Amino acid sequence: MDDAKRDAIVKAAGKSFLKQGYAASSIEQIAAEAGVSKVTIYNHFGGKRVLFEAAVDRECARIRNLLTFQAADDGPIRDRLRVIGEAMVTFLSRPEMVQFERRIAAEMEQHPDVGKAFLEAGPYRMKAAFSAFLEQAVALGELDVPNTRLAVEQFVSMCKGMGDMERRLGVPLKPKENLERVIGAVEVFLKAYTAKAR
Amino acid sequence: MDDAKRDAIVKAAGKSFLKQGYAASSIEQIAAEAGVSKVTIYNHFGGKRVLFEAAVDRECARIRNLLTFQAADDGPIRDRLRVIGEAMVTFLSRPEMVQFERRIAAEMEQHPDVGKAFLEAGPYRMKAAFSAFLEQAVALGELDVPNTRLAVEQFVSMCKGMGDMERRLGVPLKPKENLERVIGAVEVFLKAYTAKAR
DNA sequence: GACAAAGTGAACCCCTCCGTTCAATTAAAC
DNA sequence: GTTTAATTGAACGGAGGGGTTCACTTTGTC
Repeated sequence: MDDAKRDAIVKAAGKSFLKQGYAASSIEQIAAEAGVSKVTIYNHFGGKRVLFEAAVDRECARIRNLLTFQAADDGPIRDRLRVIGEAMVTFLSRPEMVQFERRIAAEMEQHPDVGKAFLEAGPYRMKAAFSAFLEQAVALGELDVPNTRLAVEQFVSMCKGMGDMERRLGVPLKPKENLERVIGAVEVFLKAYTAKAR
Repeated sequence: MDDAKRDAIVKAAGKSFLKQGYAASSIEQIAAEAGVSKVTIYNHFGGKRVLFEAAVDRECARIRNLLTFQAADDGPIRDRLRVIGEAMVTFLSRPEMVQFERRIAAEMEQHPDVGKAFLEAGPYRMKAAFSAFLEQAVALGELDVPNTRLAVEQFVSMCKGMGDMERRLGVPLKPKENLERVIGAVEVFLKAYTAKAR
């Protein structure tokens, strides 16, 4: 019972903070949505700040759980790259994800920790996972990548293109463009990094 | 006198809105910083919303003026790409720019117009300018780019890499990494799009 | 059933802030 | 010098919201 309520509170808080931002969110409204008294919130958490950080933590944990990186091990490298790219773009284009990134960036100045927390939970984990994938392909002799760190960023960035920014700025999602970007990214990436046959 | 005051108000408003966000900015504080009475603001602009939009317009106009795209016409394509890439990344890494993007994205939900206004003033103009550059290089036979729109996004995105996001999330700027990204982007781009000698 | 812990609703204090009103002041125009 | 307009400071109303207190109720435990 204790835990269920606490969870409901943090969940409602996350929803509100992400949708309306920190300043525009009110504790009373969060309490109402969580089906809980305002006092209960102040008993569990000390104040608005603490609640906000708890909500961010929760959302980061959700991201960590959702972001599983299961790259197919077989098939041509071209297909594998494409599958990964598509999964990535789809994941990042989800409205909740876009909104989360928006809010974290906006709230970062007042709460400097949240930016780093988000980076660690999302982008950096994704980067590490894709790095491992690349290094495996290099070990298998499929790719010739001199600078893995750089190549990872290049592939991911090309897949995102301007879509990322557009989404963040309110332009509606166009799945066709996303797909086109991934396909294009794979082609460019392979032209630059395919291992030369010897 | 009228115009000077109006300008001071919009300037102070822009500063405050960008730094603290819409909700957290107060008219009185803006008035104080502009060296103007609160009533004067309400006489010039009707209310907070109008002032906000005026401030956004002003900042967009500033971007339009600053964003001049003077690509060198001579020298190897590799050097020209690098110069453009560096200029772009430098421009985008400026703290004011990062902050502006942050805020616009955050405030977009409550004020849907500002997102589009920003896109038109900044990213889309840059995209168009770089498109023209690419098409010129194609016409000169230096590059072979099947899809200009896509290639533009690819180059720009590679130059930005994850730096963009890191900046937005509070990670301090590392000029070395930015430079490395640009150089890497140029190499990959050229490997993919250099015109084959016939 | 009795007791303790947690939760609830309502009221309260205090602060910030938007937007307005108004008399007093300044500056400009004639 | 008088009139007209803009500006100012100060005060006010009203709303919203953070955080606290307290008496009351629910829930769970022994």
